[in-house]
Amino acid sequence: MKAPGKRRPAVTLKDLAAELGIHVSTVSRVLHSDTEVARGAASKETAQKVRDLAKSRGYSPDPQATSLRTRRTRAIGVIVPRLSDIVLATMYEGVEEAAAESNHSTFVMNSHDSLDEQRRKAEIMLARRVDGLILGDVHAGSSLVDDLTARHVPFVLMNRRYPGFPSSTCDDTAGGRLVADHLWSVGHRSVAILAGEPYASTGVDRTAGFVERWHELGGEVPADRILPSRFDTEGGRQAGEELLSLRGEVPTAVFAVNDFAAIGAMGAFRAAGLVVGQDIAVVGFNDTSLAAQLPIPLTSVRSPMVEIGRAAVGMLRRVMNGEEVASVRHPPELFVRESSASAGAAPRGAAVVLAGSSGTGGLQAP
Amino acid sequence: MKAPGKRRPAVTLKDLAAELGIHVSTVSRVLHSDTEVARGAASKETAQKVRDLAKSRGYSPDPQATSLRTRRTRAIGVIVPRLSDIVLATMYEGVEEAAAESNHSTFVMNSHDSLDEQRRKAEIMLARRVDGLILGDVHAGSSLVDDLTARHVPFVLMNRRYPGFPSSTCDDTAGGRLVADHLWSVGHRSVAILAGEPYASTGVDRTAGFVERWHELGGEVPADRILPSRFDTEGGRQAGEELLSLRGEVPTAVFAVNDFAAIGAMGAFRAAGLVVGQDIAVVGFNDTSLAAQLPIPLTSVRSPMVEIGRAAVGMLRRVMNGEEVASVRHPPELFVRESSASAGAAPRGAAVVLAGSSGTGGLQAP
DNA sequence: CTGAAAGCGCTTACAG
DNA sequence: CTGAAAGCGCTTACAG
Repeated sequence: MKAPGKRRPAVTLKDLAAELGIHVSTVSRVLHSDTEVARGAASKETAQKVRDLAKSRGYSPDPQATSLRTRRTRAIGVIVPRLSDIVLATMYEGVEEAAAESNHSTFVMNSHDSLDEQRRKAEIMLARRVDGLILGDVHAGSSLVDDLTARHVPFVLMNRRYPGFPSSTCDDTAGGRLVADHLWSVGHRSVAILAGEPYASTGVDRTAGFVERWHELGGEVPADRILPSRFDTEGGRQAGEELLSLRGEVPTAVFAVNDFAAIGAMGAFRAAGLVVGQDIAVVGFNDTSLAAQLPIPLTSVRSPMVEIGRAAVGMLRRVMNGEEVASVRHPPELFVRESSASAGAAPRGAAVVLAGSSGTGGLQAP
Repeated sequence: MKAPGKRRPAVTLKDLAAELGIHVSTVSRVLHSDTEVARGAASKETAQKVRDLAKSRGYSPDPQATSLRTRRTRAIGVIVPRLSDIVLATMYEGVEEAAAESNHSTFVMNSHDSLDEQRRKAEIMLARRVDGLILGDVHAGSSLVDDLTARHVPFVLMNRRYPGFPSSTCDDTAGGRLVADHLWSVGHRSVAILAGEPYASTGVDRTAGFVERWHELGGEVPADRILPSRFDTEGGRQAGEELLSLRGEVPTAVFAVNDFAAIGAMGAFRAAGLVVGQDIAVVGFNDTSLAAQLPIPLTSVRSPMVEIGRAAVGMLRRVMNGEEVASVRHPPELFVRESSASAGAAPRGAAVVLAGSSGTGGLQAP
């Protein structure tokens, strides 16, 4: 536990130049010519000597100095609602990977889904002079995207979309439709939706996709059976309890727009004496690592979280490059498991149609 | 989706100086004198004018230029096994908060608990010239800590400890003891431990604390009932299955050293026809937000994750300051819930002693 | 109280 | 092929 001594200052271009008896600009030129021959930068021999020395001395350019000169930091700011949400954390893993591959660093901050914090964190990132921003927490109607645009800050959206701005998201509408197809085919006719926060396109689109498809199939979803809910387990439990307290029959199936809310709802149902997967079907969204491992494995729509993060970086790079980019909606996949494999009121073993699902790793209805 | 125009260059000290007709060094001096009176930096009047202008122009110093000059980046590197582990993500929230409060930025990277990646990520951080490192993924016996020390890189450990180096962790030994006290008092005598990865002090200490206390109470834990396990749900399920496949009686209680493994184990037990909380007790660790909301609420030891992260930053700042710092072990708290509220073989309603637990928010045995 | 200079480590157009 | 200079935006000891 002793205090550290002074850190040895890093090797500089000047050090290398001095040791070779050449000018610092020559060293710089060589180190920037990626071709082995160093066309135009220096003679083949000089170039080789420079490269060898840089390697043996463990030279790494000072990024602050480089940034000061080039006016680019090769840093990306990422803002998410909260990293302790496994969905965002996983997307961030994709961001980190892709950013590292293109030699960019990333700052991440939590906004806790507060408009104030979003703005504050964005300002902190900008004060750090990041080259661009990835926003994973955009709210419907937020003015932040317009402000950033007016200031010509390069940014892309991730996780949630916002019409008119480039985003990398799951095709949440398609995901909602998959769930509708599944529940309908298993025999459910009375359903409810724990719809998430109204400001998040994820919940809104998943709900809309479900309702749209449900109607196509001939079903209906009463307005009071679409309940807003927070995205965490506690929020799911509350919404689940609220649902049970409504007058009228308890629905036979519930679609929660994310896994955590689904887990919370399962807890509420169980507390009320209902057996999930038997008395009431529950479907989640995202297929987080937990879903398949729960005591009662949870049917869920898998969204390609890592890929969504990776794509966001690719898009941002193009935006930073001045290109126009289109939004991408990554296709989801349904994984049917015990929590919804049969319909309480419907005959067990009803045909299960996994619309659009590969079913890999999923569990068919028994 | 139109491409962004050029970003307006940020306001510089030079801009401010020019507008006021004074020298840039005066502006700099004023902006660095935190006292209102700007003692020695400039006249009261000049100081006021500078401050007003800086504010109205939205001046924020260029961190790259500042770093180049001061040779400090005010950036901290954080390396964790994976951010999609809610425990580490939550610790990181504490890190982010505390870092922001002291005007530091943080880079986070995932090492996936690979020695190679730990080293690679640390080098990336160092190449970025971070002022210090927080390692959340140290492995027992890893040489990285020694290498960093030899290079005089300021760092502290978080989450896992390593004797001889400053760390901010949960008092995992005490946590293990709490679990032993609880299970014993409820009447269990035959137990097993899903002990986690052998390279992680968390699992090792929790296991050791449990065993130690169990022995004090007069119990014994057969060596083959201490199973290594991965920290995710899948790992917990595997270890749970392995446990069930052992010859001899199935234990009446299982202590999994983290919640995710506990959840996986619960799945395995349930698949084998055992009712958790009735046929077999399960206890987890960390009391993640899921634990209380699970279909069968999970008894767990709460570790103060945010506080562990915050403390790590405080310690690192002192290390960077050349001070000696001692490790801190944050006290845990036990929350008893349905998964372990009674002992299968023991009489229901046996006295529950919550050693060291406030019990707040916890569920007593029914 | 304020200015002027030096310099952090780099890149890049310009000479020669 | 290589050197020399300028300059990115800041801080800081030094004059005056």
